[in-house]
Amino acid sequence: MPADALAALDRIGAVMTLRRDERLFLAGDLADCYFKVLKGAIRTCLVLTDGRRHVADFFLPGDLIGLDAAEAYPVAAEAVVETTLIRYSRRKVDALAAADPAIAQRLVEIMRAGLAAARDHMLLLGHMTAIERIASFLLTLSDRAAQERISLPMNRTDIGDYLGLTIETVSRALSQLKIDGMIVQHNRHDLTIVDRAALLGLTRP
Amino acid sequence: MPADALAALDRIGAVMTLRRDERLFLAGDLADCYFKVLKGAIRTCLVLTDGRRHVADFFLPGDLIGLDAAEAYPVAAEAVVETTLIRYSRRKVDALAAADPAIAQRLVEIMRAGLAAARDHMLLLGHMTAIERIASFLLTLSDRAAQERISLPMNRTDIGDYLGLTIETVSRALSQLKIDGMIVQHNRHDLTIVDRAALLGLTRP
DNA sequence: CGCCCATTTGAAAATAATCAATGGAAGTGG
DNA sequence: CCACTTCCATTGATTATTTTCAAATGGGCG
Repeated sequence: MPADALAALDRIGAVMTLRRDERLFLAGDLADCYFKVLKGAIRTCLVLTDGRRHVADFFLPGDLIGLDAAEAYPVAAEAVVETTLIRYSRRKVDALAAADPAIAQRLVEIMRAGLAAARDHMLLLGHMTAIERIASFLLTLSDRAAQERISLPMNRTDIGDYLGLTIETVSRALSQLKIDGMIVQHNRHDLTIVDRAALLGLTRP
Repeated sequence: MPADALAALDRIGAVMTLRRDERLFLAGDLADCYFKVLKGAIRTCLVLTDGRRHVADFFLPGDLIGLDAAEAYPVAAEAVVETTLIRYSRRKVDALAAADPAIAQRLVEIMRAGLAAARDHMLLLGHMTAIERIASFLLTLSDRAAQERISLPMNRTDIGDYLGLTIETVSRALSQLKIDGMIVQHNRHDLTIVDRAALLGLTRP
């Protein structure tokens, strides 16, 4: 990651805070802002006609929200825990990007990374078993945090709706990983990976 | 869709043809070209360590291939049937985009559309049953073709690997839709939607 | 201390995968 | 032109995984 070309944006951004479960925007809202997570976590989700909920993505510190929106946000965004963000006017960002190719280039790079992440997630959802999905999810979080100890700010329902599993299956898979000695659970929201190689062995690609 | 800003690109492109199952590029190849499908169909896919294959996407006439690539193509691309494409030098495209904001803007729009399609597909893979996936897939193809008669250039294996199902399940779901009078099958690769409303009723969002 | 809610665990049911066999169309060669 | 072969698709029976339904556990907070 380059010593970020987007740092210039911060001067036009406003810091804001959301409480747990507070909503950032709804699906269909006019998409006139981008957001960057500073602290906490955001989930984007969609409620289906049958009442079930799909979690499209989690956004952790450093992540940009809203780059996929055309006119309107396609999904709702909510705080998983108390979260602080920077809000950028999309109009101003677009103006800066038009004036500075380095910024435009960086935004395209971030979109490409988003496409890559989406591809990986489609592979997970289409071809992995429950335990493989959980293993892959934990490894991704660990890589992001760059440590073996992981914080899971979201609850089991969020994880299930993200991985295409029920909360019971999520719970059972985590229990199995504990039994197999691959992870140690400290409490509901904290665990550490003790056998990364075994966990990696569960993932397919 | 705008009367396409990308038309300017065609002057720097070269037309090429691929036979059925011929390879356009491999995962890991240096990504120095973009491609546009003119006729036929391309699939991008990934072979997993356990030998299973994930089909990431299908590209039909009008679609651009390679926008998600950073340095290297992340997936392989192969012709589903005999296919003609235009190949663009990525270096030249990038130069044109740098010189003409309309082109750059259009490329960003296409990437956004890709992110939207990826989101829809993740919803399908994460939260839909077999018959719902097939119904959704057929409706998407029908919308693209802008008619009720659909051509399925790909075989059942391709469809299964794309929708996260086995070929048997794909076949059974199609049979069920036939029995329920929602589709009529002309042959292996051609069918028409006769009850679009019912098919739509099967999809969740 | 006791309640509440998220999580975990258990048993039954449902969905899709796997294993196995049949059917049928396209292409080949006599 | 027709029989043969091959490949792909369909259908059937069984198995496996995950969901659903149900109950119990346990930690945090008033």
